Amino acid sequence: MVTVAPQRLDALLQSIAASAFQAAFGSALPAADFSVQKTRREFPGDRTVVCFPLARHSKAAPDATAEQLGKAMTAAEGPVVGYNVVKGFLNLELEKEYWADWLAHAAAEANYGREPAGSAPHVMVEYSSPNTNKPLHLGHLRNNFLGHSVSRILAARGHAVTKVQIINDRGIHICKSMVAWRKFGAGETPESNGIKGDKLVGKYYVAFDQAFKKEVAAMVAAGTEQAVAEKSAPILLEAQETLRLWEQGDTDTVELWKTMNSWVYAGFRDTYATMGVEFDKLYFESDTYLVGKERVLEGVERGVFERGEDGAVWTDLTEDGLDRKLLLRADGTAVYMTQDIGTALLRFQDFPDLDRQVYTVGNEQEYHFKVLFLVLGKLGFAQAQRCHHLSYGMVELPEGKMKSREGTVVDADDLMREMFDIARDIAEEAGKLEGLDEAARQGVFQKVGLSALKYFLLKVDPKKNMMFDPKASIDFYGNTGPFILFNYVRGRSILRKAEAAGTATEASPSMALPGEAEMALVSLLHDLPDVIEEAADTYNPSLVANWCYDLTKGYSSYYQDHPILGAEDPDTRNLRLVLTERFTRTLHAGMHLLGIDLPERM
RNA sequence: GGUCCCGUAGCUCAACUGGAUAGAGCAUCUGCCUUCUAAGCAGACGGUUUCGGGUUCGAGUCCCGACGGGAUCGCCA
Repeated sequence: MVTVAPQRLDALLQSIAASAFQAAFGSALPAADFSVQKTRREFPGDRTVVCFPLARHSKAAPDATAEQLGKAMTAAEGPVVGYNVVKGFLNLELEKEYWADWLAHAAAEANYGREPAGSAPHVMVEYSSPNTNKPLHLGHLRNNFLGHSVSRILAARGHAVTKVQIINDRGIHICKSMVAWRKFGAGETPESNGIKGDKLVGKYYVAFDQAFKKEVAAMVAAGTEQAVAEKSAPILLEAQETLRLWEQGDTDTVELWKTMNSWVYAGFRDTYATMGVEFDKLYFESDTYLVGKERVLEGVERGVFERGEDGAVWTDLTEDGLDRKLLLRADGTAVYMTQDIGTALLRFQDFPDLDRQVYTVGNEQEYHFKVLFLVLGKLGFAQAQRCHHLSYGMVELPEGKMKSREGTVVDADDLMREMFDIARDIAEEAGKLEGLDEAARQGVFQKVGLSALKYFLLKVDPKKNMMFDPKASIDFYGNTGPFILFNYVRGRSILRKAEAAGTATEASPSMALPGEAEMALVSLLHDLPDVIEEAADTYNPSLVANWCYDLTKGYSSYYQDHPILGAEDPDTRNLRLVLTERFTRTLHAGMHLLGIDLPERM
């Protein structure tokens, strides 16, 4: 058996190709010039070198170039044992022992696919970042799952990762809920009536809006102009007064603000727990906006920002192809940008080794983040140019955007519960969970239901808008999370049976060599490190999701017509068990990167 | 109007730095459970990759233009 080289296969083949090319044509090319890709199914071989670009240097036709290169590579030291040429494509055949050895050893490593922890710089990933006036909805689910998954993907690439969110706990929106609760709440609390805290506060935010509209309508009926009424309705003035009182630190106002925010946090905590996402540190806007004001004023003193005649502070980004942008109002109060500057600086202060920040925020804020990164650069932060806005598209309904006014907002808690219920219905119908107690069954329903939701939201390229049809709901069959779980469970079931029977699931020296059917799977398993690298470089979990599906599809197909435990001879059984072991473990690693937990049964 | 993103099968989505005959799922139709979990497998059907040019050995992918959809250009967040 050959020993698997420490370098990845494609790099190995590139270097073999480079020296073979020099031997054959006397021309030295960098190894990177040799394009190595997987050989398509319909041709014999494992890897293909595309020879068209080489023809210039070989001064021979692509076919002739491929022919000579193939001959030289086969003759060279290494795993290449044969080749064929099809229209300028050089298909290389690798010795089966190479793959058997890879399967037995490299793929067996506990950290297969991952870089050592701490081998890459410290990155902060922000996600979720809700307002405290409304419960979490479907859009937040996409945001949370994306951010959480990207943190895990970066960690797999060796980055130290700190997961954070910024909670928008300050401003006119929460004051509106406070005013409405005082007027209409009659002392209602989450404890007094059993409503989740975030739902309760959301209810008063809606109540405010209704009362506001009623007042405006009455004023218009009495002869006031619509625009005037919308700015002077008494309940709105009351909310604005509440905000002023809050900024002055008025005791009663601050107390109520604290109370109502604490209800919301408690509600959010429940939702995050159900979703299976977590954070290392929370930032609150009420703590960071003042920092932003200070730093903006410092920037004025250092001459990187300008103060207008009215006292407002601006930054001029016309040289960067953008506009002039307000950083502080004339009255000295903060705008959105001010607090984001404060938050960013506070984070660099909290974690001095931070290499960059990744912000998981919808694509409607692309302009905002362009400005933010430029401003951070102006303030002297070199990390600013490595910061990244993980921008994602909207989740749309068949009739368009979600609109709270039309009651089309898909609530996160409701949707997750619905997923669990469907998982329960299907499982009970199939009757496969007999013998498990209710708690264990519930655990399975949650894993299956969440897998459906997470996979659905993560398999789509983040930058694209995506469609969610509540009527069609989320599927549990086909290209779905439950399909992946199902095959994992089948594999695990076989491995448990083998272990119970005392049959080895690790490679024996006489393990059969992988044939064509096995190679399809081996090749997919081999892709994992490249997939993780690409996903990390592009902050794109959908690449991992699609790989998980392809791998699973491959196993499912293999499973169908290759008996594992009932294989025709012990060495073949050994190979199939090792393959099953690698499938389950590698898939587990991939699904972990998506934040999806796998059950043992379903 | 300026800038950015998207446009692939009836529907929802794939396609690594430009590579061979563009792939899955859903839907429709046909087979396959006394055999390791049928939430499965195999097959059929389905495409001028919105349109028109260009670059090159080769374009869904890159460039230019049109068309369609979305976002943004607030002292809102």
